Amino acid sequence: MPKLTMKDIAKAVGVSEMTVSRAFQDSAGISKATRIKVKAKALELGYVPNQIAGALSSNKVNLVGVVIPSVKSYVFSEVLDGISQGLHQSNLRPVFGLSNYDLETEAEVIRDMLAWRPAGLIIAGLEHSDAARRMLQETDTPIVEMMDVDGSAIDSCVGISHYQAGYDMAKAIAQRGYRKIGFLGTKMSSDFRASKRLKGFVAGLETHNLCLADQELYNAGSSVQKGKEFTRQLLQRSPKLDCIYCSTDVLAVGVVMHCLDVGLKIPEDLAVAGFNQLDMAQGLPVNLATTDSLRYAIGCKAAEIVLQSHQKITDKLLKQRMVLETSPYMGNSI
Amino acid sequence: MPKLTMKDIAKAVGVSEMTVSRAFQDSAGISKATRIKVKAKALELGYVPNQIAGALSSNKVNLVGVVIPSVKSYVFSEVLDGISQGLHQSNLRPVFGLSNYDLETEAEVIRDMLAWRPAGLIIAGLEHSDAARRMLQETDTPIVEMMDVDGSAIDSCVGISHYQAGYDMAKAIAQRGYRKIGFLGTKMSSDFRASKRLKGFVAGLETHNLCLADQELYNAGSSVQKGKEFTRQLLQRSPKLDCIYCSTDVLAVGVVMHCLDVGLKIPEDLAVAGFNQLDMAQGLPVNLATTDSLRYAIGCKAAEIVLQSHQKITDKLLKQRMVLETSPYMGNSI
DNA sequence: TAAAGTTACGTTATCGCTAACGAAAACATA
DNA sequence: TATGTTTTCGTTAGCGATAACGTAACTTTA
Repeated sequence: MPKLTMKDIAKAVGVSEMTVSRAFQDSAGISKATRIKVKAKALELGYVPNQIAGALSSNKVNLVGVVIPSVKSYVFSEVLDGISQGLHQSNLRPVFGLSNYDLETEAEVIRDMLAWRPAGLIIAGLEHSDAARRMLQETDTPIVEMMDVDGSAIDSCVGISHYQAGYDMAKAIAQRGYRKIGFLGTKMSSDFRASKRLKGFVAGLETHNLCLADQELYNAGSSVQKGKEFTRQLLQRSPKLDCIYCSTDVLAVGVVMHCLDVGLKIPEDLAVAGFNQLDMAQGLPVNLATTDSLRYAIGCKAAEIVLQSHQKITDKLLKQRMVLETSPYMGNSI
Repeated sequence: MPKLTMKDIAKAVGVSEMTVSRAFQDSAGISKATRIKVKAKALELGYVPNQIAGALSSNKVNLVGVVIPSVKSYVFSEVLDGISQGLHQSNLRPVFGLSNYDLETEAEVIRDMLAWRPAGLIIAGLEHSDAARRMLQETDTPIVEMMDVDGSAIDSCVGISHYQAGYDMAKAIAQRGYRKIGFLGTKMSSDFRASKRLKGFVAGLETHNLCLADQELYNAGSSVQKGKEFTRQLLQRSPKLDCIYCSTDVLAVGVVMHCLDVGLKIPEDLAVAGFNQLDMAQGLPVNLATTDSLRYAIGCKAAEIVLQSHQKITDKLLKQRMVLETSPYMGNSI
């Protein structure tokens, strides 16, 4: 297959390469007639402009790097969706990379992405390896750290305070009169946001002179099954718990399932709260208490910030800090 | 920030640009000593090679385009995970684009991706617009159509037969003695695989002289909530149904939730079957009958195929057709 | 209708890197 | 020591597009 280039189209139409270029860029300085002629011929021959050459020449890349820990989690897929939607109107395209909750991997992925000189880079979280941080500081592509705002951002950032989310939920739970409160979570060492929620939760309990009665921290993926399994263990060890706060709704659904199995009434026998406000938790026999993590909105906003800094190349210092507000939703599981 | 180029590094180390290039490519023809010297200096100055220029020059791009309908669905995120894992060892990076179950959008995304001359293109499904099909046929980048094998592939393809999956489930259900069987699904017009399953399901019923007693087809996203809602409608209309087959586990979980609400026993009062074998359906009070859609495996295989054709540029005709086997898992919800 | 302005297009020179080739240096062999 | 062989590195020439500038053609205005 002889790869077509602009020269081929130019020759076929009888114009210069520059004119073909102008036709495709929808830029000014070309008559409507020739633009149509060029595009028609290109379509006929099946020509697709080579972005690589274009990007090198114009120093403009229409890719936006997105680095997230995982895509299996029901959380990040919605963030991706938000980013994708936010970028949809523009001509920017997302490139995704997974860090697997590992900062070394994250640094590699960031390096790989920066090598493409993307129009922007969106990263989950504020915690990065030194190497990654250095790269991010030295580049001049706009960086957006998203999901979290508890810490200092390299450039722009958009998200919610996970510490505050934990804190608020603790207060809400304490106010309802629960006293023997447990926590169920996974990967607390590598999931910085979950760990901030727990920290905030403990702090919130303290304001009511309470402390965590027990906690079950395991180290594998979140799943309903695991949630169920570890709820059993937690309750076996601490049968008097009257409330369990989970690091994510997925686990909270597991708690609910355990209760269904053994005939515990929610919230009379055991109250449950989760985090994220996931779709999958809607439709349960109980209406799960949770906090909306605003995943979709955060994705949209992150995309918007990239778009903005992509348009105004002039004033480079539009470093934004956007804190989205969220608060506990109590449902009837508490 | 003065963007660094190879020339800068070359000058700083006192070698030619070509040597710097060799140092970064890990290619032969350079001494270990100079390679180290170059890399050290690059690290010190914070130089990141420009992939765009490299790609243009070498005509090699380390990007793999991935086009899927949606990322919110619990299905495709695992496919992405598989692709990401399958690519992880290589230096190839996935670029994702969403078609939103719309063939026009898909064509646009495909065009955009081909413009980057990727090392491969992985697309969900065998159905494409004429424009898309033409582009895919004329390009010489390896194409992998995944998820589905019921139809003819442009290049390689890997997936399961959804028609067969529906057919097999129908037979399994009929053999258990169910006679008033309903179907619950969404977006049947744009989700070609779901519609193939339904077609196969009906065909399977016919071999037992059965037909669909009723069906509820709505047109929005799949969610447990919706599943619950439309189960109610379906049962209100056809109270005598003894079994419901759903286009996805998500809806099937909704059926289960409805049964919990109104006190229907599964499978005595109503049997339920889904599709996909999603994690979120594990841990329910009943063990859901379903068919594993092998999402992760398909993603891995698709990545592998791309990798293979990326390595051997010589024999171009390694068009593969890979049909993965799956069969109904009956759990105890049937 | 000539001067001035506007529009449409072509020419030239990169963008940053790498394939291909060739020369010099290092090493081995006779 | 003279002659191959291998290793290491530099030179040259693009890859396919676009920015910047220049020029011819076409409009407008007085």
